[in-house]
Amino acid sequence: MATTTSKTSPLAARELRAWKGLLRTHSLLTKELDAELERAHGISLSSYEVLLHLANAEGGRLRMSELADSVVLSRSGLTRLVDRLEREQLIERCACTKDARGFYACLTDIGRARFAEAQHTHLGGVRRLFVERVDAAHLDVLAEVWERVAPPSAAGDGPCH
Amino acid sequence: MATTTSKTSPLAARELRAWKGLLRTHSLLTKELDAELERAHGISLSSYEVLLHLANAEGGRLRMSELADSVVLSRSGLTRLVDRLEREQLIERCACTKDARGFYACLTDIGRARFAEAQHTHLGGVRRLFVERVDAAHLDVLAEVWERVAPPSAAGDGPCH
DNA sequence: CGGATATACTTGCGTGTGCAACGACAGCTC
DNA sequence: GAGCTGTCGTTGCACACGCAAGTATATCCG
Repeated sequence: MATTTSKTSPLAARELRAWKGLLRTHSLLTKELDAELERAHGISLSSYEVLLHLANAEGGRLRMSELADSVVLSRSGLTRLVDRLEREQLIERCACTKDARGFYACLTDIGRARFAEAQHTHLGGVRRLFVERVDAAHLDVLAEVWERVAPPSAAGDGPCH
Repeated sequence: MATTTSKTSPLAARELRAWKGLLRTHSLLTKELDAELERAHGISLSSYEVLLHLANAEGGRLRMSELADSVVLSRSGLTRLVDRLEREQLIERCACTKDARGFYACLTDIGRARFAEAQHTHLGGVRRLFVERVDAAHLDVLAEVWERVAPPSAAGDGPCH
């Protein structure tokens, strides 16, 4: 019987393929997409994600903490990333009048323009490397799987540090 | 008309869910699995993967370059990781008689024992966090998707499985 | 008000990583 | 065998990251 495994035996072949493939695919795709963004626009995938969230946010600005929660990054990691983006004038820190402890990360005009260019590259890459190679029905299966394995905004699901 | 998108428009909702979910799931799972291994056995997920490949290899040893290709790691990254594992006496470098340039990374008895313990933890984690939450049929879909997106033979996946 | 506690970042430090340059050796050609 | 070229693995360097500690401000409560 290859369909089930006990609690201590090795994983069955199908389980192993599903798991290893996830690791391999993630590594390959993020590496390639990151390299494309770096080549074409001089920004990393992490930077892109920050710009993305800011571009979608009301007024093109977000509190540092909101941003850190949106991106897969620790608080200190975000501080440093925002430092770099500020140095490149893609975003700037703006004092928060409501709460003197906090800052807004604000998209600059330069940042918005750079993001628009980068988005074109990035979406093209995601489509070419991922979306186009997967049946529509399978995309829905993937969404369902992710929903069960790592639900998006469930309160207790992990990277809350 | 949410089923298709042009080459330049944003991704459709299903595409976005499938893609973002992949990123989120990978991040969550590797972080958690890494933390479990670290807590229970004092080794990282990268270390675990090196020990895994060595344990599955003929004679418990592998050339540095074979190892680097098996693991998602650069050549220099592997050099440093092997340094650390050697310091912990989990593996050791053995000269290669056939080719004086190269080394074998050899699993020690300590390393084999530690791996056996860690494997128990790791497989349990993969099952608990991933396999058990996904239907068997969906696991097969995943395997098929990975096959189309990132076929194993193209990148260096292990000779092991 | 005033002190205790909580929150929003930032910074110091250690770690892990890739790239490029390097020395050592193998394999081929003449 | 001498020289060229390619491969194996290591090292110098810079960078990105997380954790824990630090600073500044907010909030709560007596």
